[in-house]
Amino acid sequence: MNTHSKSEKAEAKPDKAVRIKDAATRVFANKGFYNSTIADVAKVAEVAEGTIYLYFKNKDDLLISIFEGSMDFFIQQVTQEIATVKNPEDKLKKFISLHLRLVQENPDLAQVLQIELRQSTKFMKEYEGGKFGDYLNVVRNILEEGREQGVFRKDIEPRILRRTIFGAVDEMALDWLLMPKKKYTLEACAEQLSALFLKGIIN
Amino acid sequence: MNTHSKSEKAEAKPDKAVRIKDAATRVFANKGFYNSTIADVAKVAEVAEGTIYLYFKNKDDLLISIFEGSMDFFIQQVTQEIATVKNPEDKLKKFISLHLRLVQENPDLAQVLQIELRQSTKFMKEYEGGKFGDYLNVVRNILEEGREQGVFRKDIEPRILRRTIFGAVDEMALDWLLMPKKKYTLEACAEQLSALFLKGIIN
Amino acid sequence: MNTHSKSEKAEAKPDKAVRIKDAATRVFANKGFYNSTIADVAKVAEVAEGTIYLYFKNKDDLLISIFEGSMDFFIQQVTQEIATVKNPEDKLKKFISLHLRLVQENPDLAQVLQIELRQSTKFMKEYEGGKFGDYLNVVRNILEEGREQGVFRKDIEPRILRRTIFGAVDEMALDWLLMPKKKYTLEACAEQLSALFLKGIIN
Amino acid sequence: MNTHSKSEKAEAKPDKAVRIKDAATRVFANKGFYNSTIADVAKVAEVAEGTIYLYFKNKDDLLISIFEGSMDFFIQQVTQEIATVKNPEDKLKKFISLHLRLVQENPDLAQVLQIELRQSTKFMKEYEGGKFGDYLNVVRNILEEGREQGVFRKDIEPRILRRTIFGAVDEMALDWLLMPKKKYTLEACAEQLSALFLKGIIN
DNA sequence: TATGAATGAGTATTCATTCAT
DNA sequence: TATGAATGAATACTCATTCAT
Repeated sequence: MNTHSKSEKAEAKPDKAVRIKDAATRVFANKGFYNSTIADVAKVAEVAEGTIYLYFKNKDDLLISIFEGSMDFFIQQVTQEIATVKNPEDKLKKFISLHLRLVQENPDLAQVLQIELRQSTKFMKEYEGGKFGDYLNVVRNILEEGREQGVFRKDIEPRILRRTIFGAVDEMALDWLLMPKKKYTLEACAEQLSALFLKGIIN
Repeated sequence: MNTHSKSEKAEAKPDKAVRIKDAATRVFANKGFYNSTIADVAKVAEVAEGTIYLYFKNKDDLLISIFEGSMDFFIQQVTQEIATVKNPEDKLKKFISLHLRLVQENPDLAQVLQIELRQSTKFMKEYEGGKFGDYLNVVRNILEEGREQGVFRKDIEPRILRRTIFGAVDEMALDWLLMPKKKYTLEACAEQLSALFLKGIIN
Repeated sequence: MNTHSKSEKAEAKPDKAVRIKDAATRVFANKGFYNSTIADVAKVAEVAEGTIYLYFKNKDDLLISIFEGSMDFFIQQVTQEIATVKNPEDKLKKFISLHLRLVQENPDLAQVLQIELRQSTKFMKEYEGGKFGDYLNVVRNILEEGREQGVFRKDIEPRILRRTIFGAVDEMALDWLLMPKKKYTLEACAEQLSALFLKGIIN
Repeated sequence: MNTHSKSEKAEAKPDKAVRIKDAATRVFANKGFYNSTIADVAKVAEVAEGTIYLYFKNKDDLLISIFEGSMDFFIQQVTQEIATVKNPEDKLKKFISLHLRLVQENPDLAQVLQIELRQSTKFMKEYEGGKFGDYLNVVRNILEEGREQGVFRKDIEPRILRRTIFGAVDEMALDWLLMPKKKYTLEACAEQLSALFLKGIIN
């Protein structure tokens, strides 16, 4: 998530907008969007409150920007990774393990996306057809591909199940994330899920 | 306000607390918890704002009460219904279709439970082990029963998948709920999900 | 201005809206509308800040309410007083002396009306045809009456001069009001103005 | 920004301070002093926000500078013009028509002077004895001259009426200025006013 | 001089909660 | 119990002003 992972100190400061978004992600994940104040975000980002308004129209816009930026990132990562394998089963496996890994590596972000974004039906309605829909369609495409190739059952409706599968994966990831004492690894989860869905889907 | 002063306490109009919870459910579902005011709830419940505080400690408590009350109801419904069938496959089918039906019949409530409640990490953490965990365990019990009876695969971890399956079902329900133009019936969803999971799980 | 001039202590508190308007008038006159805070007004009115919003939509509305209320009062006073005399010359005299007296007796109010209201062209445009226009028309009516009766010159345009005369009177009043050391009485002013205008107008 | 680096200081484009004042006049007239931002002014003046602070101490100082500069200009114009005629009646006529013309030719400036400047009691108090007083004294001098020469009535107090006459003229000008559809010309106003005051004043 | 990004103090407004009736 | 007027803490957002370049 941190684009400034290289240790070039002097040039460091990643771009103020990014710094603010990172800070906001952390703050929102910890306290929830509505319980976070702009002052909180500013403090963590080490900027003045007013500075935030130079980069984002308002508090909502900040949340939306986080969403859109990370969705772009997620979609790009997933699309790219999935392209490395051929058959739909492996693609689905890849998707599952990658999504879990992304959640694991960006826990705050994942939490914000999962929890905070849903709270506003408005957001959901607006973005269902947007970036979020794009991400869901990654799953849908895999399902359709599998169906066309005859490896997935014909009676599976990609349009219906795309979100179900995404939801199952994401829900599991979050469950794991919020679990205070990890009782199993995310890798184990990935296997369980893959096993479940593939067996459920394959002809 | 009460001109008929006789002490018919347990009268026709449902308990005021219930009226308030129903109103709150409707309001929270429409505008979101944080965008709803106590005044909004009071207006819909046709009580004075202060009255709400006679029945609930504060706004958060109102949300929690909705949650707990409905979870009790859901658990009771599901448990009872599931008891009518014997084998685990049918139980899972029942759970899936029943949960979807409950969502369909209580859309506002479902939305509040799914969306509004999650926005607070606190709630999630606190209630994972409470009523919500109880509901999740209905799924877990079905899974374990199936495993023990040898109808479900041994390599399926009930503890891991209980929330996944719940999540998949609930996510789908919400997806359907928020969909402006229903493109398919919830019954179709139930079948898809049952097909998917049973095939995925059964030996 | 104070409606609670009677000394009935217990019943005193005039009506909270009035108390707030009175306080606002004082505060706005002292510090100017834009340099006054709602907190200032609340403190002077001895109410909580939030209380102000129970009676007025917002800060602007408070200013407008002051304006409308006092215009009603002014118009009523002037109309009533003027009706007591017959010929237009006396009416004009009455108007002049009465307006000066009203300013003298309600200095804060006069200042707010004169200074604060003008600052917003919007207000002026909106109210030219409203309460303020009504007040101006008191002058216009006197002028027209005089013309019709042949006592005022025909070449005097009531529509043009109504505001001029009002302006002259009001400007003088304010000049006197803001003068730290009164060098002459308002009565002297009234006489000067009457002399000037009557001589200027009469046939 | 300046690519032609030769030191042509006093170049074509009017002094930057003037540009800023002109821009501010326009902006203040349109939106009001308190509703205008330095950013607004900077944009219209086509300078950076910071630049304004190289020429003016702060926002108030900008307003005051506009006031003082234009008062100097007004006084100079009026004084000069009035000197061209001899008798006090003509001088008063000249003053009236000239002031109206100045308003007509500098509507934004007139509005700022009349409306915006007054909103602050401070300004009024401070400037009564300053440039504004000087302008008022032009009227007073005419009145006194006329009295001394025996053409104006003795019972007219120049000190009292100077502002009244100024106020009447200015008020009328503003009335005309803010009138959306001009129903009469300013020349007509000038005649009405001259007629009124001269008849009112002359022996 | 000129810039405009950054600052952070300042404020209108909202709303959960209380309490006198 | 029930009311709803009153409270005042809390906060998003603005904007005059500064300052590193």
